[in-house]
Amino acid sequence: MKNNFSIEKFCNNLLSSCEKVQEKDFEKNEIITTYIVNRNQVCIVLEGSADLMRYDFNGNQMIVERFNQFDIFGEIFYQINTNNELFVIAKEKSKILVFNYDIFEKKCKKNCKFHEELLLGLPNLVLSKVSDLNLRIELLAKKTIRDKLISYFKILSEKAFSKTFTLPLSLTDLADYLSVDRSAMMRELKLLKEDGFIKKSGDKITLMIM
Amino acid sequence: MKNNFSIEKFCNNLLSSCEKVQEKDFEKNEIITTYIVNRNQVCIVLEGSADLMRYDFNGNQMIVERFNQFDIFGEIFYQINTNNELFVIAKEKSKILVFNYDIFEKKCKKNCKFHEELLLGLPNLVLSKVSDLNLRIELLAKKTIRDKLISYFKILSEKAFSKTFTLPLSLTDLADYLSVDRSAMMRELKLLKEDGFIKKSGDKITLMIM
DNA sequence: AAAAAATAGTTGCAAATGCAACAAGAATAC
DNA sequence: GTATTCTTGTTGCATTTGCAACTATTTTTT
Repeated sequence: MKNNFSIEKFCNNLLSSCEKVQEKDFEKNEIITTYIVNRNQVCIVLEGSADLMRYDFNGNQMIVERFNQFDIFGEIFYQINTNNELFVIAKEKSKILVFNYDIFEKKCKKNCKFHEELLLGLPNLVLSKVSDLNLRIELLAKKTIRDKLISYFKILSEKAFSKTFTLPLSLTDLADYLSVDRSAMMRELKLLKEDGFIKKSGDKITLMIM
Repeated sequence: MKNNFSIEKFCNNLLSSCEKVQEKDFEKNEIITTYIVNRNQVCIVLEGSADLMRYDFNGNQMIVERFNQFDIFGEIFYQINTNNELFVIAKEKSKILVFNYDIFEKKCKKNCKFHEELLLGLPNLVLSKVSDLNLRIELLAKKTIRDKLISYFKILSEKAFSKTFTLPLSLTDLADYLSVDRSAMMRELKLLKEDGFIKKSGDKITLMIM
């Protein structure tokens, strides 16, 4: 992280109470929220993880986005008025911080310190979200599966300060993240190994180029 | 827009002066900024437009992102440490608002009203940026060119409250935005017309489905 | 401990796409 | 007003990809 801001520390400080902020627990597969325009709801994952799911007119469901610890989400970030139903489902037992975006405009009655900290810390949470989105766009924009994989591996390698790194996703999830067919991605991974671009054992990958 | 916040009004109010904020003019093809980690620079397009360009190791250049009026940008939104050179170039004569992200933490000496307004309005600017990014991800994640086009057209149609709408981009730019080959996209557009999904004359398109 | 679910790995084949290389018209620059 | 650049439009062909349909292995549930 560029600015010396700790999301973890920030979220831990949030546990004090403010009348405008709720902390809610969800069981696996419980619906956390639905994305309906004009509710201005903002959520932060304190513990667990969740998927933003779409159900389209044909009844097909797909994962639009995945939220892990300290990720921020809510329909306020997703002003895309398609007629599809969108909702967020807990992937596991999860703890979610929920508040309304009007928290920015209105002070709470108590004018509490927690409220103030939230306002100060939130921009950083959002910034790192923007960074993540830009990264994904960068990858999705690559024309071939090979380019997507290599670009992604380069970034993981640079984050780890090492040619060797651990995949943070299962291969199934990685294919979803890059929006490619899983079997086609497996094929490309095999070719990358055969061509000597990478070495792979389990979820450990070593980049053999640049 | 969901929350009744006017980006235009906000940006017009910014023209008053704050010691921490600069308003700069650029000629066409001038470099507005380079993306170097740890500078925490934030920019807002007041007039004109700009492209975020990447030059990779092979010397190839590509447009990563395009910024139009009231778009916000800066390396703070782009924490992707590849070794490529990234910079923002004015597409035309442009006026750009430039300030440092530490504006959030430090008050300016004068404690000026403008500074305060900036802090209040900025989150909204960033939110609409996040929405735009999510929209683009949504489109890029579609597997076929046909799906990308139809999804995009549906959104334009809903924005316009009409089956008929005007393309806000040239077809060349649209192909870039969707990250597909232009000629392949033209082919698909023709097929969509032939299959009766759309009608098109000039930059006016009519959606014939749902 | 057995059953069920999730993940990883593989392959053939048809369909979709990128690429290259054009031509024509529109817009812009000089 | 001519030249130049940009945008639209088109086509053949090779490559890439998605899809379907499997098997094997690992993990989770009961």
